[in-house]
Amino acid sequence: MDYKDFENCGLKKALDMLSGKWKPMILYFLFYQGEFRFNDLWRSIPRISKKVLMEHLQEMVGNDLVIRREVNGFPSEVRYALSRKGKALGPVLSALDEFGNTSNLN
Amino acid sequence: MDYKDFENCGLKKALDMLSGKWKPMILYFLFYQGEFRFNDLWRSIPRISKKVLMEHLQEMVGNDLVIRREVNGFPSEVRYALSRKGKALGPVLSALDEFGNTSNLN
DNA sequence: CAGAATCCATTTTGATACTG
DNA sequence: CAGTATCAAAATGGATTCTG
Repeated sequence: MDYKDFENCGLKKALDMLSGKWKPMILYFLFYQGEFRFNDLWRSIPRISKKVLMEHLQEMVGNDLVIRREVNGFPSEVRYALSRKGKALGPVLSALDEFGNTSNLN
Repeated sequence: MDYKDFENCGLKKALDMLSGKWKPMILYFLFYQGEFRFNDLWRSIPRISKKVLMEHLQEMVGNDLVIRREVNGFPSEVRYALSRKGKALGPVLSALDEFGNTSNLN
């Protein structure tokens, strides 16, 4: 693995898409819980600020990991769910979860 | 997934162990290239500062992901390699790499 | 060579109040 | 309800210098 690899490898691209304190948690949550409205999602994730949740969601929508679906009405309703691409990360996150759960036993 | 899960789940533990700009790259590198001396590793990873590489390695040694092996002599020689636990992350990182390489094609 | 110590710049996150 | 704006606080990373 040389210089070029570090800059252009898939791992870097993937990590860039996942950069953000809560992104993997959000993805994992959506993977298991399905579609969620913004505020419900916000309440489901302790400690996260609305601002950061919003930023993370927008970036993930931009990376095609998450789909934003707007339901017309008042009060406004917006739902977020994983895209096909986002769902592809499910197994990876699951593997990480498993790793974190069992690695202390080694 | 409720409050408790977010704070104590394996995913969070795993992410904590991987927190640090270059840690996944370092692990991936060691996974494929095997044992490395500190300075060789440093030269192999463009842009990283010695300080940060040192910090990351020490944290990963503390998390039993990496093994530090000291070879007596002068100039001093220290070699870093993945532990069994660290090697367990190889497939996960590989999956992320694959994801990053192909996700733009979807 | 491996590593520690400073100091500083930048990034990231969080709290809060506000809008249509 | 979803989303924005502002500002402060914290975490992280980088450059440089120094040592046994």
